[in-house]
Parts: sequence; C-alpha cells; structure tokens
Amino acid sequence: MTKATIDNVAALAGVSIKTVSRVVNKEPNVRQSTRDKVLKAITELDYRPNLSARSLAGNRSFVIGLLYDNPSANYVIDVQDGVLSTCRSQGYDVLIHPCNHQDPDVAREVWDLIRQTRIDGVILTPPLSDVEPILDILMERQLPFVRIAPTVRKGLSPYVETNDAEAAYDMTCELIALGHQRIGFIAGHPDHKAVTHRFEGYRAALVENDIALDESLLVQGYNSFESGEEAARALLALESKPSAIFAANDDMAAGVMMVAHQAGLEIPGDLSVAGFDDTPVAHQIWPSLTTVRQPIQAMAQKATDLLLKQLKGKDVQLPASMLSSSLIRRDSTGPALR
Amino acid sequence: MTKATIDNVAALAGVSIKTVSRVVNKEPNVRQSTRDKVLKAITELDYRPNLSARSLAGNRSFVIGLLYDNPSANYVIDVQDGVLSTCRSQGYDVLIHPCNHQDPDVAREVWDLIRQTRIDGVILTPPLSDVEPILDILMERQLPFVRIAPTVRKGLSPYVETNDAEAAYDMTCELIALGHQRIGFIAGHPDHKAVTHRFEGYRAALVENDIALDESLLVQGYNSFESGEEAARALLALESKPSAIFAANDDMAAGVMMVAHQAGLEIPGDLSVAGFDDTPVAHQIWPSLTTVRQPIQAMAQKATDLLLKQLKGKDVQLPASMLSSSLIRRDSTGPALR
DNA sequence: GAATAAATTGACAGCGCTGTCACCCGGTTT
DNA sequence: AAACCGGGTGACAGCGCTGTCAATTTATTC
Repeated sequence: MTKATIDNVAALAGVSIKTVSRVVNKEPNVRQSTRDKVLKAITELDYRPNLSARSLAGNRSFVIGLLYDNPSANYVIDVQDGVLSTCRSQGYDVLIHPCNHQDPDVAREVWDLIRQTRIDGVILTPPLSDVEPILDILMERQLPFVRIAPTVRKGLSPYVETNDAEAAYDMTCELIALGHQRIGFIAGHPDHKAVTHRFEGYRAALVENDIALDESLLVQGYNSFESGEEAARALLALESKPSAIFAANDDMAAGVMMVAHQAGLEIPGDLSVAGFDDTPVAHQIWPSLTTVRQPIQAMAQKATDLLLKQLKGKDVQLPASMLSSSLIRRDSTGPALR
Repeated sequence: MTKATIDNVAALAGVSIKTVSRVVNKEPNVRQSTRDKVLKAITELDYRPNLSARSLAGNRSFVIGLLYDNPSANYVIDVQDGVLSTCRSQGYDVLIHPCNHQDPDVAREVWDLIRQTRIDGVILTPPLSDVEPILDILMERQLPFVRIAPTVRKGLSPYVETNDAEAAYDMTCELIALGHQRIGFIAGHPDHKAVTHRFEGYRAALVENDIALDESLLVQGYNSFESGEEAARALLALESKPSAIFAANDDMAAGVMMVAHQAGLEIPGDLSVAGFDDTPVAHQIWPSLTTVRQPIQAMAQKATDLLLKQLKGKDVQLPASMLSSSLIRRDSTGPALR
C-alpha cells in the first residue's frame, strides 16, 4: 500500500523485473500481450518507479537543472513556467539554481551541482548563456545543455533566441513615424549581451531614416528600475531634450516614467516612452507602456524540448530556434510635439 | 578524476567506508584523528557523495518540495529565494512544484510527487497552506511539512505567519489620522484566507475610531490587477465616493491607481490609495504606493529552517513563528480633502 | 588488576532499479 | 536436416551509499 516496488509488479504480472523495467522505460522488444499484463499490474498496484534507484542504477536522474542569474528579474518566473510545464509532461523534474554570473566560482558551483545531483542536462538563461567557464565545464563533462539567447560560441549547443534587434528596429521606426527625431536610448546591462543587441536595432532604424546618431542621447543602463531613473534624469537634463525615450527593458522604462512624472511631464504629450519585454509592470503603470512582447515562456518550453530530445538520444540539429517578438502599442507613446 | 566514490576515500584514508560515511554525515563517535584523516582524503579526492545513492540507501533525498499556487504572484520569487538560500547553506536542494489549489486532484498530484521523488519534506505557501486534502496526505504519509500563513488546523504543523490583521489595522488608522472617513476596502481572494484576515484589521480600526462600517465601501477583489480596477470602478461610481481606498494587496492597489488616473483623479489629492505586500510594483508606479512590507523572504527562510530542523530530528515546538510587517509610507496617501 | 562500561570501527546486507549477457523459441537459410 | 537468426525474456551483478550489528579498542570502576 505504502509502496509498490518493481518486484511486486513483476510478481503480480508473472514476469521478471527486467521486463517490467522494459515496459516502464518504453523499450522495444516486449510482446504486446506481455506489455499489457505489466501495465495492468502497474495500474493495479499504483506503482511509481523510485527515482533514486533509477538514477543510481541507470546513471541518470530525470532531473534537469535550470540556471539563472538574477532571481528578481521578471522573466525568471516565465522561464520557470515554461521549463516546468514541458518537463512535467515528460516526467522530468527541475532543480532551480540561481547563481551569480560575476562570481569567479560559478563554474565550480555548477560543477558541484552536477556531480552531486547528477542532473541530466542544463538550461542556461542570460546572462549565464554566455559565461565561458560554465560552457567549458559542461562541454568537458559532456553534459547536454541548451541555451536561451546566447551570443557567444553559438555552435556549441542548441539554443533558442528571439529577433531582439529586429523588434528594437521596429519600435524605433514606430517612434520615428510618430515624428520623433530625438530619441533617447537606454542600453541594457553590458553583461546581458542579448539585451545589448537591442541597441543595434535602434541604430539601424536611425540610419535607415537618415537620422544622425547623437551620442548624448545614448545612456548606459543596468536593467534595473533605478538605473532607468538615473538615465532618464541625465537625458532630461540635456539642453536639447529627447522627445521620446526607448529603454532596453521595461523596468528601466518604468524608471523613466517615474522621473518624467516627477518632473511634471505629460506622457506621451511631452515625452513618449517605450520599453521592451512586456513584463507585468508594463500594463500596470500609467500610462500603460508601449513595449515589445517577448515569448519568454515559449522560448523556455522550446529550450526544454530541445534538451529533453537530446537526453532521449535524438540528435538535435544545432541550428537555432528563433521565436519572434511583437510590438505592443499602448498609451505611453504618441506623436511628437511640433 | 571524473568521480571519486566513498570507496576511494576509504582506501586513501585507510578506513572502512562506513567510517567515511560517518564523517560525511557528521555522526558522533569518530575519533578526531580519524575524522581528520578522512576529511583530508575527501579534500584530496574532491569527493562529493552521490545523492541518489544516499537517497536510496538512507531513504531520504536531501531534497524538499516547495509547493505554491500562482506562479505569477509576486511573492513566489521571494519565497523561492528564501527557501533556496536556507537550503543551500544546509546541503539541501529544492524541487519547485506549482499546482492549482482548486484542482480536485491536487492531493493526488502531491502524493505522486512525494512517492516519485522521495522528497524529505514540504513547504506550503498560501493558499495551499489551507488545502485540507493536501494536509491529509502529508499527515498520512507522516511527511514533515511547514506552512506559511496557514489559517486552518494550525496545530497540525509548524508554521510561520505575519501579523496581517495588525498591519491592516495600522494602515487604516493611518488613513483615518489623515482625515479619511470614507475608506473603501478591496478584499483579497476568498481562498487566500491570510489575505482575507486583512479585512479584520480594517474593521477593527473603524470600530476603534467610531466610524460605522459602510457595506457599500466593501468590494470583493481577487488579488489581481484587473480585479482591483473593477473594484475601483465600482467604488468611484458610488454616489458618496470614498476619499481613500485600501486594497488588500499591491496588484489591486495598482489597478485602483490606473482607474483613478484614467478618471483624471489626482493621487493623493483626490484619492488616497494604499496597498499591501510591498511588491516591486509598489515603488515603480507613480505616485509610489503606500503599503505594508511583508518579510516574505524571511518567512520563507524561517519556514525552511523549521523544516530542516524537523528533518534533522530536532523536535520543533509547534507554536508559530510570527514575523512582523511594517508600514511603508510613500506618495499615494495624503490628507483627506476638507 | 580484573571486570564492566563506553567509545570506536568495520563487515556485510541490502535500498530499487538498470545494464549485460545468456537463453529460449519459432522461423529462415543453405 | 543442420546451421543460423533475431525477437522476446530472465538471471544476476552491481550503482554508491547507509543501517545493523558484531568486533575491537579504550576508558572507568572497585
């Protein structure tokens, strides 16, 4: 009652434990009638294989690791969600492991994690997707892994990404179409390379529209609300102020709006603001934020899918999986004052 | 190199594997000199015990389960953070498991989780802390668990909670002190009993200050931004409008502010708004939200601590661990118009 | 100093499962 | 008819560790 083991199932079905094992693992070469007998016994006893035993004997754990850096980042929850849903449907569990990408010992930390838990594979989210020592460890250990939005050594592993630059390009064009000529840009954290790429889109749009890139309109941000505020203060203190500010993520955009409000500026009347990510805050602030929706959950699902495929021995062709973002027009952007 | 087992360590240290096991598990009755020899060997070989083997042999897994309901709720991240940090420092891992408290099969789901993964204990967050079938399963299995903010059968397990009612009382008094007489209250999701308790504090404060409780100022919310918007629309449509609205959580308060802004109301000039939780959004919206800070991370840590203590056989005295919240005054509240 | 108690250590049998390999059997191939 | 084949099955040896219990060594007592 408390626990049925493979022996019980074997006894009830009148076969050897090895055969039960075959059925449980969906291995071929079991006669259909035998398979049915076993399945019936499994149901009857409500048998669940013991993961630890499987792990020990089979040298795999049916657990994958999800590594991420900044737990407070809004996307973490979405990533977890995507990974969990895919794992659950395939009988895997997830061990979450936040770690600091700047810690010189991250690689060691990951190594310990792997050895202790015997996780079968790993999913890396930015900025960990680009931390070379971690990549090295994983390669050395030959542990399957999939990266989300990597920017370095892309040939190394399967990965998924979005068309960030393109979306940023679209957003910038949108602002230009609204009549904005002086568009401030708040760049993302330099370690988050993928976020950095958004700048490329911004620049491309300016070039495309024959607008000179004004260095003074470029501010380095660090993905946080506070860094957005700071950047906004700098931009709004400019002699020739921007009429729109495009922040590389929503948190920073929210910071911009806060500063604008405090300065008595109307949004979007006096200043248009655009963000990136479509985190929950984007539609909870006033006015609601024009931004770019990232299919984060879908990316995580896709990444997990790729990982589990690898674990099951299917060869995953390296080429990336590209998911596309979409522009969400809300109330924080409007025509430029004439 | 790739892997050192307990045998290798034993061989190198010149003792039996059992002695190594004792050292690793910090068991008593090992001579100090022996212990040192073993520790030296462990360091030298960079030995890490294999969790699966430990789990299988010792019938425990060094993994605890963290169950929660709504992954998108802001507090989930904080809870995870608290649980993880405590676990990590004590060599445990965490398996996160979101599940729907309204699903009639939750209990079954939890049961399966337990049997498969052999988790050693469980932490329940609201509203799962109050789901009786889950409690029943855990009791039946005699699996140690700790609840965060439970409201039913408190004698069953150790738990941690905050003084929600008291904080809500303080907040209401604060509003009254600012001159507000008609204070709207948006109640939390009925299934989140702990949130519901906040209403008690509100009521107590009114009674204390001889303000009659006006039923029309009470609206049922469901913890979401949208439900806050809806409730606000109802309250502001009242013939005799409230001059302040106290929402039982920040998301709903943000919804109130959105509606107020859209209606052209000044905050806090025309309407004061207060929330509860101090989620990130609270200081990212404009004007920043007066709210109550919940020590969520600390609660999670405390809960984990209690759980791990239990797992280590230390008897945990049932009495609750009460952590206190604190009122955060920001810009969304101000004196009532006279 | 012998007897007794306590501390220290090791031998060994599993925990529940999978990998290996040998075996059995009916159908083909020479 | 002997040799061969491959699908289907089971016996058995671990995976790396802990629990049990007995053996050995070291205090402690009178």
